[in-house]
Amino acid sequence: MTTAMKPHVTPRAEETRKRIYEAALELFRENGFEQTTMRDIARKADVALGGAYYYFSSKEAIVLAFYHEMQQSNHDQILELMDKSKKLKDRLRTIIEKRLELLMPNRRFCDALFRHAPDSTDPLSPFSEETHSIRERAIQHMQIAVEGSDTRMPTDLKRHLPYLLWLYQMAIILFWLYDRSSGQQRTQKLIDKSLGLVVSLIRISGLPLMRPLRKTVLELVETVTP
Amino acid sequence: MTTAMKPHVTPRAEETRKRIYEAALELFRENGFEQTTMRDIARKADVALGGAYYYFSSKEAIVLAFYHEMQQSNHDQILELMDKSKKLKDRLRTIIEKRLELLMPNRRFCDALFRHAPDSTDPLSPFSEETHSIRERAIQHMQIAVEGSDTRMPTDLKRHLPYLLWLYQMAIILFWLYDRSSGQQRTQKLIDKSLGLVVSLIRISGLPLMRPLRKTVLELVETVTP
DNA sequence: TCTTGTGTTTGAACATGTTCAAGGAACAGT
DNA sequence: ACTGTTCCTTGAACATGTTCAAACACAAGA
Repeated sequence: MTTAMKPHVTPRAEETRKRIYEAALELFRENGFEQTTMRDIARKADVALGGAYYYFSSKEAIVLAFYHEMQQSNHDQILELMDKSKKLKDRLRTIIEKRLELLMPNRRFCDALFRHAPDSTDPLSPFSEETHSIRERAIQHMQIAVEGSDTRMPTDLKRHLPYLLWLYQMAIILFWLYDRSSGQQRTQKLIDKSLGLVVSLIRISGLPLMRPLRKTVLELVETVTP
Repeated sequence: MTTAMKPHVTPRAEETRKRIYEAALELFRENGFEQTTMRDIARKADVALGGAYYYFSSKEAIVLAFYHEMQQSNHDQILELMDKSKKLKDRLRTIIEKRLELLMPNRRFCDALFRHAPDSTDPLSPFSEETHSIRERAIQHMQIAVEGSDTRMPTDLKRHLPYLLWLYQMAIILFWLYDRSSGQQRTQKLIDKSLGLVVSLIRISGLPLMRPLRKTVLELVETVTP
């Protein structure tokens, strides 16, 4: 007897799952998250309504799967691109633009990711348990960007920087979601201008004059970080 | 014939509206927004299901009404309290703590306010059309806090400060919603520490040395502000 | 081939936000 | 008192996310 309870997923099932997943994403992209019904998805994927729920515990779970997949496909790409430049600004820009590039075709529905309650039980909250691994990896990217850069900075700041930069990235994504300007030019401007500012601040923070202020900020960060 | 179409609201109707409103808030407070059904509300208010929709176009509209009412009741109180001190820090603390105090009993459901799509059509988004007047008034409070304070600051910053402080306040509220610590002590710490920092930054920004940085930040703010 | 168990699929049923056509109540003008 | 208008109330009906018991498919063992 096998003590392990392997889920025994048949190839056929995997195919069905994929059919549902892709039908869903296509519909989400076309009509947005809200406008797409589970019945639409099931019909397009050629399964009964209940079928969709066999593979995805909820409508949101499909978005979560996309979120995971995106982070996965992003990872190797990021590692590669990090070799292009040692400048922190370039590295941050790469990470942020790569992320937006992946989100771009899905702009219609990835707002669903931000639409959720400040509730640890809500699977789609960017701070929830379910998105933990995604979040950790995104922070890890920032860590890599920082570690490998030639920008000098105080060690006490360095420790918190990956998390802070992740927050910075999240803020940009949030702005991008709200951005109604054509081609999201305003987001582009925001990135251009804020990147310089962020890097400047990191540089300046090393000045002896800035030490007290830096300490205060970091103390604040520590009370706020879980 | 009366050319004007006055809405002709009977007193009885106003009473029914209030009954629904209060039943809803009570249930929201007790069970949260999601857990409360419109049928629950209607039953508690002793009207038919459709009745609730005669007065409130949606479940969320009830929360919006609360939001409006809160801002209203807040206004005079704030104006009064602004006379207590001329120090910017005191004034900001007053506004923020008063706001949290009003939200506190409704913590279970005011997360609904933040749970909404970055979509100008979404009535509950803090940036939407429907919440415009609320937002404007909140920003106005910050303006009053700034104008009447004895803290000196550059005029170019002063112009944007109310909006920036409003964002600051929103960030604190968001943190508070996420804050699972008992009695939301972490939020209290955040306020204590960040207030000092904010005021310090405003002061420092006036130093000649800071001029370029300040200009950069304000330029950024202007591209980001609609 | 028949049986059995496991993995997959189905569609009816349910809960809940929302809409709406119909009915009732109050009141003004006749 | 009758009539019409306007405001208010009702509950059935609908759309859609979700659940679930039953049916089905298929492979392994008899």
